[in-house]
Amino acid sequence: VVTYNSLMHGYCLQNQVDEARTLLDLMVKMGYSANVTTYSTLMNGYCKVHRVEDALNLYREMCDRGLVPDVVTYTTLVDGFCRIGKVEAAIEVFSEMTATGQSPDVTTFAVLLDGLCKCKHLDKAMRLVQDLEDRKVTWDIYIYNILMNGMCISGKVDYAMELFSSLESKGLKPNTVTFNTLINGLCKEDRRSEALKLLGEMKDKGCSPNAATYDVLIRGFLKPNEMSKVAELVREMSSSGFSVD
RNA sequence: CGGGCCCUGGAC
Repeated sequence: VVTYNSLMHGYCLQNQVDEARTLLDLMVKMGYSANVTTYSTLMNGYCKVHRVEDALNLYREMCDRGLVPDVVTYTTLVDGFCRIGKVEAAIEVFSEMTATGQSPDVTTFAVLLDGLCKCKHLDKAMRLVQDLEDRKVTWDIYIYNILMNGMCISGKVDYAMELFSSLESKGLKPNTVTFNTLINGLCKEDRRSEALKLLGEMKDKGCSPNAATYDVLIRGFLKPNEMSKVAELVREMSSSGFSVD
């Protein structure tokens, strides 16, 4: 079963969820029984490509076969609904999971927060943060990144910068995504010089810029046609080993 | 053996 699950995971990573699904039928024919991981893997494969209906069908199928969905299964579904913008449905799944006595973990909160943030429901996201605190779930850098991104999306870049400043005091290190998120937020607001300052800061802190970092900055400087800066960034990007296309 | 964050493309 573990072998089949790993194979399915591999297919899903290559966006070949239908092939992965075929393996489910095959393993049953071979007399193996799928477990919760099997179903969660496939459901995630479907959710990633926005085929949440198919994921739901698998969810029903696994329940029919007497399998009990766990926190990963529920989190996968919450994520799926968020990805297609159905945050209300995601919240329902979240409630259903707590109703069945499963505790949402930091990842469950992260996906739901991300869904709320991306729909610009920053207020609701903040209420969920309160819930997260009440449950004594410890924050990780993903939670911070998601909230900072949500603030930027909702036009509150300064709040995001404030949250960023509070990271060290919480004992958390910003990562590349943290900086990218803020640089993106600043560039979207045409605050390019501050964005450049963050690029410097990330390097100083030993946090390597990646292709997304340069992508965001280059787009930012292309907008006002600051071509010398664009050229400089492009040079830096390719000398760092990233392809410039 | 399975779940979460940034940019661009895909896929839908």
